[in-house]
Amino acid sequence: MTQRTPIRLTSRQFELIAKALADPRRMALLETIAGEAECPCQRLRDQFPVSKATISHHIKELVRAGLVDAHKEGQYLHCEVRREVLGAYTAELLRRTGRPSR
Amino acid sequence: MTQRTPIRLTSRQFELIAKALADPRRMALLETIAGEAECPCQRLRDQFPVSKATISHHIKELVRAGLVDAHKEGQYLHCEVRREVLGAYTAELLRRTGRPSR
DNA sequence: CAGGTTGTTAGACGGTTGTAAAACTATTGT
DNA sequence: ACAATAGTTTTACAACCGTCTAACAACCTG
Repeated sequence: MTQRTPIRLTSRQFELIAKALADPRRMALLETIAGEAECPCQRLRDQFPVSKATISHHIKELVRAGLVDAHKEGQYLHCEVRREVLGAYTAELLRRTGRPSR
Repeated sequence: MTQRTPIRLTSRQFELIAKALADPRRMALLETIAGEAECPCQRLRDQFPVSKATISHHIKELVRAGLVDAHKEGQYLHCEVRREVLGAYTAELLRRTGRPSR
């Protein structure tokens, strides 16, 4: 019961996701967010040698791509991976590079 | 009988692939290569408004990432998508962002 | 309210990268 | 051999992007 309706990505979102995943640090952040069920943003700062401004920027990109859902709760920011979007991205990637006999 | 042994990606290759997929033009090239069974490089030049130098560069990146196999036959360069690598990438991507209860 | 913590925004800097022009190699055809 | 075609490499340039510092806004606690 993880994913329900298969998500349809626009080309724009497909591009944003690909770019968001391209930076190793941002990918690592995404992995950390995925590792904890609800990840307070500050925990990220402990694990990566980057400024809070940089983390904020990366999270913004991840949200813009639709890969992460972030909502502020009090002074904390909770981030959550949207696995359906990741799934839609990989599916679309494989579809686009599928056999010519499609 | 498409894929046989599941490929194991190094972190380095994982990064190269992500970067290779990040540029929309390069992604489009990959799709075109995937569309034709064996794609002579020149056909790419007809379909994209970029110089041959640029195409050559993109192909080099795709090969470096392991996404494409290119071999020269006479004066033509034949490119082929390595779907097992694409599959390994998507699998690894999903694995890395999988449930914390992994 | 004062001070501390969390995250955002703006601006700047440096490195990376997509692109093209030009010169070059290699192959094919006349 | 000459010319044409296919692709590579080098160099240069503009745009993008990851990063930081600094200033800011919002929230919590004494």
